[in-house]
Amino acid sequence: MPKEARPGTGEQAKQHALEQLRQAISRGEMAPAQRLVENELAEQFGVTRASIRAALIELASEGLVERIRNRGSRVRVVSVEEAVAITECRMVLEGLCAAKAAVEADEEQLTELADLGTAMSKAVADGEPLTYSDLNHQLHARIREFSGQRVAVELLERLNAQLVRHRFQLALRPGRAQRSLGEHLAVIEAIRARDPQAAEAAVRAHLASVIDALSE
Amino acid sequence: MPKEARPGTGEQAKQHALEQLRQAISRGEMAPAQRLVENELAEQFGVTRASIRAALIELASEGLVERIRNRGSRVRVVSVEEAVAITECRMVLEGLCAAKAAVEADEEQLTELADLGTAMSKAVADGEPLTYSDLNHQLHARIREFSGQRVAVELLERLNAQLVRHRFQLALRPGRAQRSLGEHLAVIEAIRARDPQAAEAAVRAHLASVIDALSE
DNA sequence: GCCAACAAGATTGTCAACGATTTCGTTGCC
DNA sequence: GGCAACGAAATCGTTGACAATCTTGTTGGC
Repeated sequence: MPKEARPGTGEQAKQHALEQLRQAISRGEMAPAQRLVENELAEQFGVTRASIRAALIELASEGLVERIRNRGSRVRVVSVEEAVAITECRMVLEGLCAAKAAVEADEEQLTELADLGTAMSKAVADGEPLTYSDLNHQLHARIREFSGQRVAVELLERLNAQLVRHRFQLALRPGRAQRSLGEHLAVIEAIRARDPQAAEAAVRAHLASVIDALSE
Repeated sequence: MPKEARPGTGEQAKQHALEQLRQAISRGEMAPAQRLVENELAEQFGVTRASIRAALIELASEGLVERIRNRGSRVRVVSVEEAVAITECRMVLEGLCAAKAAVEADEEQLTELADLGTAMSKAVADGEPLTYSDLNHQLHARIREFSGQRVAVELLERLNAQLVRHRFQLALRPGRAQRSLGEHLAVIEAIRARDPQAAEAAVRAHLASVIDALSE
C-alpha cells in the first residue's frame, strides 16, 4: 500500500496533502465550485482529516478555496471582474519587478531574456500557441526572479495561482499571441537597455492589453 | 468563568482565537520573536489546541507568524530590508488605488479627504505626532477604500499588518511629520483634481520618502 | 396540491490522548 | 577539563471519536 510517492523528501502528511491539493487545483483538475469534502480528500490522499483541514485553511488564505462555516470548502471561482482586478495588481507589481530587474540583472540573465524572446518569436511564427504560452510564463517568472524582490514575487505567485482558469481561456484566443509577442519583446528590450522606467511602462502596457482581452 | 467576551457574535472558537491573536500581535503586545507555545495559548484564550493550531496556520500564511516543523511558532520579525521591500510593494499598490480613487470617488468622499487633510495640518501645527499618525492611517485606509479595488485592499492590509513595529518606530522620528504632511496634501490635491496619474505619482513620491526614512 | 414543521443523514468543528521529533541537561570517556 | 553519546523533558504532529450545525427528504396539516 504505497502511502507516499517520495518518502525521501520526508514530507509531513499535511505538507504532502497541501502540495497535492494545490497542484490539483492549479492544473484545473478540480472543477470550479466543486465541493471539497474533508473525508473524501483525506481518503484520496491517504492522510487524516486533520491534515486536510490544515491544508484547506492555508489554501483558503491563499484565495484558492473558499470556506464557509459548517458548510465546507469549494474551489473558489474568480469572476471576470475579479480577474481584471487581480491583473491590475499584477500590472503594478510586475512593473515594479521589471524596473528592479532592469537595474539588478547581470549580463548572463539579460542573455537568457533575449533567448526567451527569440524562442517566443519562433513559437508564434510556427503557430504553436501552447509552446508560446509556456514561454510566456517562463518570461514573467524570470523577470520576477531577476528583480530580487521576494515580497513582490510571493504576492504575484499567489495572484497568478488564482487565474489558472482565465489564463487557460486567454491563451487559446486567436491573434492574441501576435499582439502579446510585440509587447513582450518591448519589455525585454527595455530591461536589456537597463532602463527601469521604460521597463515598467512596457510591462504595464502589456498587462493593460491583457486586461482589455479579459474584458473582451 | 467568562469563556468569551461577546457571545452574541456567535464566534467559533477558532475564529475567536484567531482574532485575539491577530490583534495581540498587531498591537505589539507580543514581543518580536516571542515563542508561541500552542498549549499556553490554548489555556490563555480558553480554547483547545486544535483551534490555536488552525489560527496559527492562518497567521503564518498571512506572514505574521513563522512556523518551523516540530519547533513551534514565533511572531515573525521583519528586517529593515524586508520592510523596505514591503513598502516598495505598498508604493505601487497604493499608487494604483489612488489612481482609481481619483476616478471612482464621489463628491462626498472627496470632501472627507479634504477634511482629513486639514485635520492633519492642524495635528502637525499643534505638535501632536500621535494624532497625526492616526490620521495618517485613516487617510491611507480611506484612499484604498474609495478605489473600490478589493484585491489591492486585501493585499495592502496584509502587508501593513507586517509593518507594525517599523511603523511605530517611524512615527516618533522628529521632523518626519512635517515632511510627510506636504506629501499627503499633494496626494489629496491630486485626487480631488481627479487626476489619476498625478495621484499615483504623489503616492509613490510619498512612499519613496518613507523608504528613505526607513533605510536612514 | 402546496407549505411548514420535523427527522434522518451528512459534514464540519471540537476535543482529549497518543506518537514522533527536537532540545537540553547529564553522564561517561578521552 | 572538554567532548560525545545518552536520556529525560518539552513540544509539535497525528489519530480517532464526539458534538454542533447544516442539508435534504418526508410527513402532516391546511
